[in-house]
Amino acid sequence: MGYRPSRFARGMVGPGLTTLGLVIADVLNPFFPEVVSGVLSAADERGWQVAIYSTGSALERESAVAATVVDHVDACVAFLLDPADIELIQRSGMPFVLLDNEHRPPAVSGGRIDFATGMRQAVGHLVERGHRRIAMLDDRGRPDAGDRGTRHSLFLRAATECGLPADGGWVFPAANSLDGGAAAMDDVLDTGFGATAVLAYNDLIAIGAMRRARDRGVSVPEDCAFVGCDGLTLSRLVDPPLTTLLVDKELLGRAAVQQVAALMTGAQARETVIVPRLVVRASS
Amino acid sequence: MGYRPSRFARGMVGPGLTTLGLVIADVLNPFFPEVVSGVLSAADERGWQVAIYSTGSALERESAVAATVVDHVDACVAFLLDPADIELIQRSGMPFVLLDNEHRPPAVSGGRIDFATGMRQAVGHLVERGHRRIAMLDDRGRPDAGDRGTRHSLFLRAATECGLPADGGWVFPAANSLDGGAAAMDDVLDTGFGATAVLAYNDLIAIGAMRRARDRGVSVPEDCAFVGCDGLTLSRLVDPPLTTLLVDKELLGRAAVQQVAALMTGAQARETVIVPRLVVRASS
DNA sequence: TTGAAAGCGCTAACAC
DNA sequence: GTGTTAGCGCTTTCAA
Repeated sequence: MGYRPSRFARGMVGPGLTTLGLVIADVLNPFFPEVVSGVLSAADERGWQVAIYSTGSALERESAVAATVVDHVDACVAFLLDPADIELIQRSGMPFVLLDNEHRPPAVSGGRIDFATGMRQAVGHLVERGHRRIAMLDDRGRPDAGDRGTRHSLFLRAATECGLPADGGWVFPAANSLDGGAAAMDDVLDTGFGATAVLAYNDLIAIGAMRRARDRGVSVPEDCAFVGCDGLTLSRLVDPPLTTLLVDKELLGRAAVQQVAALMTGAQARETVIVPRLVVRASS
Repeated sequence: MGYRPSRFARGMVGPGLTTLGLVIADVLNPFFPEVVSGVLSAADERGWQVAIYSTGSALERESAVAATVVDHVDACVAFLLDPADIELIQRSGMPFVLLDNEHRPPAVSGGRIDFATGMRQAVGHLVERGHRRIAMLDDRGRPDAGDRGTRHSLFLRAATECGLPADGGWVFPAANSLDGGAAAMDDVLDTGFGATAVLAYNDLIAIGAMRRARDRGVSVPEDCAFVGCDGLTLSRLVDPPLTTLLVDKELLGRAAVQQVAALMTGAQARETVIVPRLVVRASS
């Protein structure tokens, strides 16, 4: 007769379903679907439901999401920028794993990508190929630009370690998208920076930049080499195939769920580290 | 003191949060993130939570998901293949919108992509370019291969309408992935079918096939042209850029949520139709 | 076998 | 302002 038992009344008496909140920046950035895939399968193995929230990397949107998440899920895996949001969720007391954030408080579990190692590989590779002037296309959406541990600062450190006179002038801000990468490439070319190589915050920005460079008559990799930073499936398919730091994003998601499960059994906050691997392709 | 109010007890007394279940085949197929994006934003506008489920297009997995969904969400938007699963959800009485399924019972709301029109455009385009022998790479995972209304049968009809002697022999099954497209392209080449053009079930298969063709020395589009079928962002980025039927997948998702909302107010089952648009690029 | 009742954890209303 | 209680809709237990 169209009658449906109430989920709530039911959950009240039985053990009730665990809902894991997964907060990502943008499902259209191919980085996230891979993480989502890992989270979905690991959650499914435990019989958990996954609720997805997207912040668009917009700070006020992120706060709204954090506030919602706090009273609608039982545990949380999140990409979050604002320390206030991180604290809000942590203080809610639910199991919480923060991903890819360099400012993680020690009391919060985390999943980190070891870009320190990654950047050394990437910059080292470019220097080996003879590049002495490398532009870094940073994500301008991050409020912590240049802080210790960010790709921005790790790039500068790696470059310095290789003996390059790198400074803030080598870093160009880019919106986190193909178009953002393209616009930033315009900046690199128009300001006469004279880059023979471009290293981007992620593959999306790198691909956008590489295409724009080609459109403007720069030949890749002869005139300018390109290196990305997350190893999207996509990076293998573009022309030329992109050199990138391959990150096991699915594992990042799986490990986060695993950590949530550990927190539920009363384990201490821990950190999982994913080490990227440099994959050299035709773009460099 | 680490105390957390129970979601269930809370939902029991207050109005409680609406959770929309979104069932997709595979978050790693870039088709779905675009749909998810539309669903997320439309759901968010209504203050709904979205729980994601992935079937992997595996029939037994799909049944498990359908069974779960039925008692853990309040409404459902789904890509589903098995009629039994469709009926299960429909009979649960929750608002339900079925996407991209040619066998939708009339009592179920739906979101359909008008591939009849799309196929005519795509095949017409190839015929105009002088192609007389076109291989169709179908998704072999669909249990309804060749049924009325599928891309398979719409392809054959469109080809026939253009005066080509098309029959089942023109259709090659492919797994729904880049590798699947590559393997199917091997079939097309190895069986000596003699295609001068390949039209695929979707862009993923088309891109996989196109790359394999190139790797085997076929030049694109001179020796063989390629056309995809869903207009992924990716299709613009590959080399050569892929001719495809551009489908507004975000709109498909948004419209589905809108229909769910309508069903909640007691509206009749309806169908939304998305009309694809042929985008001609260098692959043909 | 069938039916009544207790109680899950919260909120809101009401009485003190 | 502070404290008490009814009741949300189920499931499970226990009684008839």
